[in-house]
Amino acid sequence: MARTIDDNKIARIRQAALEMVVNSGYGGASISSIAQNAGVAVGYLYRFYPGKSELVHDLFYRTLKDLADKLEQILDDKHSFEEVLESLIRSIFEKANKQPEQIKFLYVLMHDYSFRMENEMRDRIYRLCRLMIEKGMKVGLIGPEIDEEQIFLLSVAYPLQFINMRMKNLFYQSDLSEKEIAATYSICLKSLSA
Amino acid sequence: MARTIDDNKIARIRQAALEMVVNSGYGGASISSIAQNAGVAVGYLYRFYPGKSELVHDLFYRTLKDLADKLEQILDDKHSFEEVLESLIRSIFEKANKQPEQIKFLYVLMHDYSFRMENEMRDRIYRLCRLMIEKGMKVGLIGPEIDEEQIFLLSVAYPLQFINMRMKNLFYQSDLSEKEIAATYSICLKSLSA
Amino acid sequence: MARTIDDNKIARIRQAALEMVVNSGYGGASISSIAQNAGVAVGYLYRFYPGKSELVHDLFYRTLKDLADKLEQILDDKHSFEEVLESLIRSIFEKANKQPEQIKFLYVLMHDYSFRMENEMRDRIYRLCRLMIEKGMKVGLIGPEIDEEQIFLLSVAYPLQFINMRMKNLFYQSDLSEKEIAATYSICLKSLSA
Amino acid sequence: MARTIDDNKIARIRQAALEMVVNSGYGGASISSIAQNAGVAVGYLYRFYPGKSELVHDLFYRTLKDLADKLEQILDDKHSFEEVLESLIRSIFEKANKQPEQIKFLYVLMHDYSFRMENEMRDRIYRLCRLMIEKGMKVGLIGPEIDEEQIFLLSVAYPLQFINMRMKNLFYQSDLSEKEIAATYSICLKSLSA
DNA sequence: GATGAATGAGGCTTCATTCAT
DNA sequence: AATGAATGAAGCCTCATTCAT
Repeated sequence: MARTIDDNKIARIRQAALEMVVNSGYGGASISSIAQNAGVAVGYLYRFYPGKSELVHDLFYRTLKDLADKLEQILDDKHSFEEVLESLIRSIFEKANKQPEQIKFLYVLMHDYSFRMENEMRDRIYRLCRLMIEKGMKVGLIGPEIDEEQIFLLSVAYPLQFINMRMKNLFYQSDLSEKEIAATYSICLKSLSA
Repeated sequence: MARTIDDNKIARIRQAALEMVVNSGYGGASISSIAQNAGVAVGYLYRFYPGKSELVHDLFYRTLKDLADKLEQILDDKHSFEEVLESLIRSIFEKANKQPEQIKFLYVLMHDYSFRMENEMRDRIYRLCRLMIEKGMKVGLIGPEIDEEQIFLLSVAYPLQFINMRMKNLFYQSDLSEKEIAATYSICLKSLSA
Repeated sequence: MARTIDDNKIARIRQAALEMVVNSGYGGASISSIAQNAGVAVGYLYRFYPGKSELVHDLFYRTLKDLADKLEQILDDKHSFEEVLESLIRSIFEKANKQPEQIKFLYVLMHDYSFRMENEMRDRIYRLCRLMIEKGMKVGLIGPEIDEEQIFLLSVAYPLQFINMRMKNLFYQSDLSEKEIAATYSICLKSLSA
Repeated sequence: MARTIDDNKIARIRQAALEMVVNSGYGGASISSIAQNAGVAVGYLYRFYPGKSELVHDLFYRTLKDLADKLEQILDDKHSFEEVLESLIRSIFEKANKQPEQIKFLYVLMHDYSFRMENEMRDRIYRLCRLMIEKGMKVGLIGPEIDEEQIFLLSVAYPLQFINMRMKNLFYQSDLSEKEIAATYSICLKSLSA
């Protein structure tokens, strides 16, 4: 009888929040600017989230979950360690080209001391890194000193760093094409090798 | 004499600002809390900086300059590429152990889309990376595909990532001792190698 | 049939509003919480009242009218002044035991400078007090200096005060039984006596 | 060196808050209206109180304390029960003539279910009522059935009721002069008498 | 008739900045 | 020179009210 809820609107709120946090930081992303960019009233946002903090934390969680889901799927689908690594890096680059805000957002919040990932998510990612290590060890592509931390840093954090450095146009380049995927993969593989 | 007192105060302001930004984020670092922690009056702070933004940007600049100075000095002092790389990584780890706030501060702001380094600084760092590459190429320790970007990412950003991951205690470890320096150096070297 | 359902709903709205105002104050009684407690939609409420203020004012009016009706009925039924006074006090106590919200509501709004009773109601209550005085004077139970104001204060406001002080448990007691009715009646009678 | 704090301003804030609460209720007394009436900036208010609630509770406490102090002083100064009762009632009337807002404020909040007096204050007032009873009992002016509650209701709450009824001009009168003091005293004394 | 999604004015509070002392 | 009292814009959030369905 009443208007039905507009799924579009909540999606727009999330997208606007993502963009504002990336461009202005958490503090600079005001609720009113998010609402304005999303084209909704300020109050509407509070039907879905009890506050700004919860909104951004939820976005952080969703973005991390997307990443973990992707990695899990890759580990399921791909058989060789090299395929897994290449697919992971490729999927991160592809997302960076298709949805750059999501990658920027992940990058920004992962490096913020106020946003820690929840234990459950951390453990999940830890386990997925463990699986990668096992895959790599079996075929001797990974040195015995590599642990979960380093897998994460090199196969996830390093590509993110690279991509964002390009997006920030730090050193005069901004391409994110096959050439960059190959270079990143090569560096990552070398760094992990025995 | 009056000069000395002032130098002290402004140094205290900078230290307090650094700590507040690291511990509470840019938004949470209020001018009044910075002044209080520094033991100066709010108004005093405004004699040196036109506003909060300029204060933090100046700190960011100074921290980057410290890093660049260090790298420059290492490039002057050390002759082999391996020595340079090892010294750089070691100096970052040492600073992390002695002045963790500075390392955290650098880490946090380097990854913030609202804080970009000035062109002059960027060019200086670019040139220093260029010098490292040349040193490495000459002795064949660096592959031909490695550019300034990757040098920066692997010899500076990667150690920072590693250190802060430990400081955040992401994967249940927090040590930053010789063992970690060696492992970081090893990974970095492998990733750059031809 | 439709009429019956509506009567039910509007009655539930009124009851919910009463309770919310008593328990959370006028400001804390939000329209949506009233609607929720009444089990109706927010919009439904606006079919009967143009706004929150009108709803609460109407409740205030109705509660006062109940009191006036009761007093009028007592004046009709009872012959002696003492009977009238006793019955009035007793009926207030009984309502406090059966429907404490109504008594609390009356108490709260009667003492609020933003809620004044309408002139018509004021005049009606004034006339009823006049009748009580006349009844009391005739048998010499009321002193010549007693006017309508004092009758109202002592036979209505004082019992309300007493009851609510007990309900607030101000001085460690909360009983509202025969003993309290008798004591209140006694005090009231003494205070009015010649 | 900096401006010295302006005691006048905080007094004006308190007075403005008192008036706003009386005239518009707690909810209607907005911080901005209080600040405006006091002639200070909104933020200035927060130098003295952490929030609106604390401001109003403090005013409530101060007003109750004034009353208790006055009663205590009267009990010290005056010897006979009659003198005490008369002085108390007179002092309430005098305050009503000189500072009507304070009396209205006390009246409004004493009857609000959200504002309860603190235990310490309650106990103090309880003890003072106890002292009055003892004074009255000794000379047989108070009936044996009178307890602290009734003393409070009749010697404090009743005069407040009377005064505020006049101030609201409920029954067409608004005088608060000697005649009214005498009538109130007479009624109060009769109601307590053995 | 009924619903509840959607709005936005307005409330509380914070804090960067100014300036009288 | 140095202080910190004072300001008020701007942020977060609530909720009375409207209106599409």
